[in-house]
Amino acid sequence: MSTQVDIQELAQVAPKGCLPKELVSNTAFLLARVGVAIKLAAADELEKLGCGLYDYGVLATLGEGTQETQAAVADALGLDRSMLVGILDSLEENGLVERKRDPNDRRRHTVSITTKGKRRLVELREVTSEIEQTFLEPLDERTRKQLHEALLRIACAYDPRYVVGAGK
Amino acid sequence: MSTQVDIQELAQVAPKGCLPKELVSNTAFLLARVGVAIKLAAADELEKLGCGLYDYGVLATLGEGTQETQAAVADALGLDRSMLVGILDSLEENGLVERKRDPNDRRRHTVSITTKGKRRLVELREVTSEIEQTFLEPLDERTRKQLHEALLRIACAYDPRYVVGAGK
DNA sequence: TATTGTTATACTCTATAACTATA
DNA sequence: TATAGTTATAGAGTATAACAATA
Repeated sequence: MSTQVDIQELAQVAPKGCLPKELVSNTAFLLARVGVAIKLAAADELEKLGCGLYDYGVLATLGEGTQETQAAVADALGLDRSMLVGILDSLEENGLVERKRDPNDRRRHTVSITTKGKRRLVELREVTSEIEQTFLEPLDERTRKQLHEALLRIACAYDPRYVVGAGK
Repeated sequence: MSTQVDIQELAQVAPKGCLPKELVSNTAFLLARVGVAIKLAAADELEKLGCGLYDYGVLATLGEGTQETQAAVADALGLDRSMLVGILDSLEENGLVERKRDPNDRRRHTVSITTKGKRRLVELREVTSEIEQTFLEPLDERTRKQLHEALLRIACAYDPRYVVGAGK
């Protein structure tokens, strides 16, 4: 039957373990797939160093900011405040972070990065840079910049927390 | 108290809920964030139609390919074969897909998309296109093409299943 | 013995809600 | 009453392993 033939011809064009063209041609699909792959890769690499996925983000936030309150850190990263507790617990256990009660409002904790935490931040920065390099390897410098700018625009459009970072 | 003042001044430079520049300047970080956001948005939209996240992918695979075996579909999409069972169960219950034993190898199931499934595929295609449009809205046509090409290169570099789709 | 599809299990991640201590 | 941090609970999602039928 002719149907059979058509189907087999198609099978040659689209080899067995191959994603449907329809999906691959959808930029949002690619974005989701690549994004999730990067997240998983990052989680793996960070775990090798005994770190959770968000440790780097938290340390980076504390490294740039002033003494922050837990709520401020959570909001900055888009994490629920309850999630931050466990992350800070482990960071504090490892001496990377300090929690102090705010004397002006004893409900609050002032969180700050320690010297040891800053050293760890440098390490994590290197690891995450390597992950970035690995994934961007197939792109030339110019294309990387275009990609970064496009992503930043997309991110800013649905989440204003990205906006300020655009400066540098 | 001066402490109070300092904090408020800083809050203007780096507004409260603002991501650290270090993270925003990392393309891999942006990629992961945007990618996950898209995945979540897609899951939401598809759920409104009573669909799981992978229903579209499975239907699209069946829509393009020949009669496929379950293993082939799973491999094409990068899903575990055990995960596909539940997905196909619900698709079959809704009459979107048919499973038949392969008479030549009775271990195998030949999966095919039904007429109703094809109609549903058209709907899901529209929904996912809308999601794509929403996220890409801040980009002009040229930038969108650059973005797509860059993502495709990245994806191909770590997963050969994307390669063939590059054609169109 | 190896493979296909299936089922069962367990584990990670995260979202939600309840709780405390302060305000 | 409301808020910051904490704790506890529950749910989604998925990875793993065991299983039955067939090769």
